[in-house]
Amino acid sequence: MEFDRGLLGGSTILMVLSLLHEKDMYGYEIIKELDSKSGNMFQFKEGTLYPVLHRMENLSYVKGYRKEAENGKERKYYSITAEGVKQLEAERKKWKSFACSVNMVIGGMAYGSEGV
Amino acid sequence: MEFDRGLLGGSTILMVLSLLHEKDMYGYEIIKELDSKSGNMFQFKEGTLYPVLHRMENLSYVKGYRKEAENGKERKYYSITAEGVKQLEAERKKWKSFACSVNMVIGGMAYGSEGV
DNA sequence: TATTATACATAGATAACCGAGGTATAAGGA
DNA sequence: TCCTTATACCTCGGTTATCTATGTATAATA
Repeated sequence: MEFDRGLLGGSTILMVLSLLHEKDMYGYEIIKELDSKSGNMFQFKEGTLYPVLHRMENLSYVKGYRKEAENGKERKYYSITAEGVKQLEAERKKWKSFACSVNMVIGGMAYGSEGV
Repeated sequence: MEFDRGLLGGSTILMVLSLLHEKDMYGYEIIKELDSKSGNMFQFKEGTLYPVLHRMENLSYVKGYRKEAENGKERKYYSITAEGVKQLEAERKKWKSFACSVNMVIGGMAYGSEGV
């Protein structure tokens, strides 16, 4: 991770939900996807992501299921739930509102205000 | 605080440095200023801000000094140091880069890319 | 053969923020 | 007068998030 631990906080679930909203994915795949989609900015450690996925499953945002891959190896896929979709929308709003507020304080442009 | 603890992480020092770059301020004043500048989004608790100021002083980003107010009460003002100004620039870049990366992952616009 | 990539998982350390509490003064209303 | 609110500083303990390190196992590659 290139950023301080701090900055990540709170945006992790938003990003994972975003990815799972597009298609079902397994843990390792999510890590790679976050890496590439962020322009190599977010290199999540496994020790970070797996506990997050378990937490999200406990919260009923996602549901995990085992599926065999072509190579015969079993992977644990996650799919977003209706609850998770609702949460995704809430987190997206929260993120926009947060980013907008930070920018107001530090004197950046009022990005995000259109969605708040 | 309206946001999850998580989201704040890492942006606190950036925002405080931003305010102190404009003028010297004391703790309580910073809390009020963050509140008003953010459109009442950031209501920092004293239990959050004071330790942050102490940490920043330890890191030599700011320097505290006591000054008497008109009413005779003594306040602890903080002024940003040269080190702090450098840090401010670094944190500003980091924030833009971070916000941009999150938006790329969640499919928002590429805000911040111009400054990265 | 050794290393790297894939793929899952947990335990302990570290750090950040918050809630709650403490101290003290001053102003304003009941 | 008393009580509440605002100002103004501070610390302790709890919760939570992330990282490091470690463990397991297989397959591909050097």
